[in-house]
Amino acid sequence: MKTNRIIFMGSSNFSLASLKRLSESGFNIIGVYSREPKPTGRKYKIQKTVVHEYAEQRNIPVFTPKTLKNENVFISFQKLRPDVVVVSSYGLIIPKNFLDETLFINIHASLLPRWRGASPIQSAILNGDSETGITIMKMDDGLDTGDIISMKSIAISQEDTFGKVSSALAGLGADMIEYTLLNLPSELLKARKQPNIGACYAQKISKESCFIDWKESCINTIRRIKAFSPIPATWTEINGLRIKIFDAKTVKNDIENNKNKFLMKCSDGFLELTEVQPAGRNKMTGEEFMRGYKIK
RNA sequence: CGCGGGGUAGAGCAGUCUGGUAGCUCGUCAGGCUCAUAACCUGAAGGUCGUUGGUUCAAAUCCUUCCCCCGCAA
Repeated sequence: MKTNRIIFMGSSNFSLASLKRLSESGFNIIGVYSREPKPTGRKYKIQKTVVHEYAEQRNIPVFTPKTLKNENVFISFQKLRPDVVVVSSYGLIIPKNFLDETLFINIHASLLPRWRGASPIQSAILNGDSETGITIMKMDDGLDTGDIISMKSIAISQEDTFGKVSSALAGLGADMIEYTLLNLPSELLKARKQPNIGACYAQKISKESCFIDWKESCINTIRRIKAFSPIPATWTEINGLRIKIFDAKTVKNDIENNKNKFLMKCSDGFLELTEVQPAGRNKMTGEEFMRGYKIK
């Protein structure tokens, strides 16, 4: 099946892992779709997505339409004559005429139907789920409602951050999509309708959900910190200083033994912030922060 | 030219406004105290103050060139 004409659609680091795998395993990737480069970061420099960069490096044609709801975009897509399209956190809605054209397979980072939508990994951690995983599915025109081809789970521990879980899932997703494409006909036969029972939706990450106001419980605060670490990272403000929080852990209510630690009080106890970054500075440990900033 | 902070010992910072011997909290090393220690005491090593040029008797500090890091916003 390696000679099939494959199109890959993706934009994030998560999707890059799968594209890399397929490309380096010798699959015939005839084109990559990725979000258009846009001005971003300091000085508004035009920034291509990581997927875009990689595809160029491998000399794979890259397409970056603003939207797929456009006749010319559709026609140029048809001309590529893809046998299968692999989609992984692409960022654009794929219209029905595209879906009707050929087989679309999606790599989704949750155990569907749980956490359909845009931020499945963060939602799983935020919610305290003990496991999450990857679902490979045939896409239909609903939001992550397609028929399930295969699914694998991994455990989430209390220490896991978004970064860790995300890269573990990216690797698993790469394994699974590679296997799926290698065994395409028989894998497709396994496709089963996705149940609606147990379905829930991951809401978009908002500014407010990254702000820590210390009114929540320890457990919820720590989940929030981990769910958004290292990107986009939670933050708080102390004496007017804005501080990003990357990691934290619970401590016993024993201030004596935590003299040099960066402690913050939640509604039901104390948390030790172990990895932080003041505005304008580099990332540092909680102890380093206390040494230099002498707050409290 | 979107707005802003920063680069000083291995780490985190003060000192810069108002030029005049390089500091603090840690870490490291050595010694001491201790049954013992991440605790305590004593001492030591470790800096071309990001880079270029200038002003000055004298520059981390004032002016100038360039490089690098980061927060916001999008």
